[in-house]
Amino acid sequence: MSVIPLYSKDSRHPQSAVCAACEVRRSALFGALDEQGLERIHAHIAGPQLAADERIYDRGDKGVAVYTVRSGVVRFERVTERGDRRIVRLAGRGDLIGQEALLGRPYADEAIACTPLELCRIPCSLVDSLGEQQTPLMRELMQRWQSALDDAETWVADLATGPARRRVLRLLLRLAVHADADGVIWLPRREEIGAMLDMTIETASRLISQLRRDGVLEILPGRSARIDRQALEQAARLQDEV
Amino acid sequence: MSVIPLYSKDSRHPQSAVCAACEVRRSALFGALDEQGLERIHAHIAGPQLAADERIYDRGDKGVAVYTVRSGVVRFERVTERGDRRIVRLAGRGDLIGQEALLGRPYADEAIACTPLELCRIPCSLVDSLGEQQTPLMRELMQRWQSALDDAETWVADLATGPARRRVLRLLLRLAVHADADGVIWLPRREEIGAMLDMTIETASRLISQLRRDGVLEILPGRSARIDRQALEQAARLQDEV
DNA sequence: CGAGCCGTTGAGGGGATTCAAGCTCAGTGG
DNA sequence: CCACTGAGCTTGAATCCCCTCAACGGCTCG
Repeated sequence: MSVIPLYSKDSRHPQSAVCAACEVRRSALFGALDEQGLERIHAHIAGPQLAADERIYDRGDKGVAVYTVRSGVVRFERVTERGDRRIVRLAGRGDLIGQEALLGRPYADEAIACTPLELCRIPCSLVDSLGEQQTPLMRELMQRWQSALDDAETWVADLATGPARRRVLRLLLRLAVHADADGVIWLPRREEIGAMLDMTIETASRLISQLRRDGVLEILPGRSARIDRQALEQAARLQDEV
Repeated sequence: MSVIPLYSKDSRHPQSAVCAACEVRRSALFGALDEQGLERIHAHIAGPQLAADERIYDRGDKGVAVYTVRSGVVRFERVTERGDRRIVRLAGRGDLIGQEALLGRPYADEAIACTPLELCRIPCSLVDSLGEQQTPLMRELMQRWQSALDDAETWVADLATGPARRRVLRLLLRLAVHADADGVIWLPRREEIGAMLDMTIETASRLISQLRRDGVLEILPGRSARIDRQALEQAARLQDEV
């Protein structure tokens, strides 16, 4: 890999010295910028340091900045429907966190320092102005990337957490989103349910049968089923209580 | 939301008729394009239909196209270290799949049709030419989005699969990546391990203690530990056999 | 009609949770 | 100085949930 001097070293602004000394600069977000671009940037980047367990942002906060992790470990947390915390991902040195802010979206997770932390805080406006030439197509693409990421994290919090019955109910809720007009959903094979929810086909079968007996589900030919949405939602709510 | 006629209806190319009739066009990737852009596109987009269980692409395949799901459900699979399949995410109508191809990366997962499927196949070259104005910064951003997505999916396959001991070992392997020069890692609180791996603090404690007794781990003050990387890797390998 | 796949159900065992007690250690105040 | 306290960790015992192993029924297909 060719190594190009990415950051101007004799700049006037004090932050530029920090950037020049930054050990993650080769993998940093702005590694691709030229000298002129960097000049404009230094003035606006802050390098906050956090202690372990300090929050960087909360889920739902209006996103106004993205961060690069210069050292330490960050965890992303969500609160499950049942009310308990679930850590869905970690980020470490060189990782970018809070990208959703660039799309004008609120932060998708709580971000919390696991260890003492050194960050680079980059205001969204900075990236916006640098990326003014971004086409609608590029923007649309990034939206989709973020949606996929959000889906994957929701998967961890919803479908990989709690007892088997709860996971099955949450899977059905999710499949119900793609239901057709008659409330008919695609019902996976038992083996596929197992691969989604990390359980055996026997357990999947038992739980589906149980839900069928409870009237939540009516199994139709051709790997499909009609669901009683009300009963399903109630069963899920009941599962999450206590 | 304002609804603009996005697709030209009197175009000469037959695909344009399909695009004009496409029910997901409002949420489609190219929804943002103007009429002229669409004219150039139609000729190159295919609308393949797949039966349930057909593969769209394999993990590791060279990515040459992205796809929009027009109808049906797609599952993303990975094979765990232990050798079994794990479904890490689903995609449905309107979702874009295989974005990593746009970055010149191989596909990150196996993508398989769950139901009969209608897709739009969009060659990468098409997006590249439309997005020629993409800056290095934008490209870098998309790289990071994909990395985060990949992390989240790996989390499902690695840390949310299998018995507790296996999950703890895989977590330690992952933390070992961020180890300092002395092989010292950040060791989470038992409660944090629980939130990452979906287990109780007692189970986490028992397993960490067991690994300490086995010499895999030496617990140091200040939420850190020195790991015997060889022993750790062997323990993980052993866990994945049989 | 037998073979094979998929789903269902039962019995038994094992792994994780629950409940409970005791431990270390840092911080506090008498 | 040392008892007191509370947070975090460890360990034990009992329970329960899920896995394993097994048998069986319905269905498609050669």
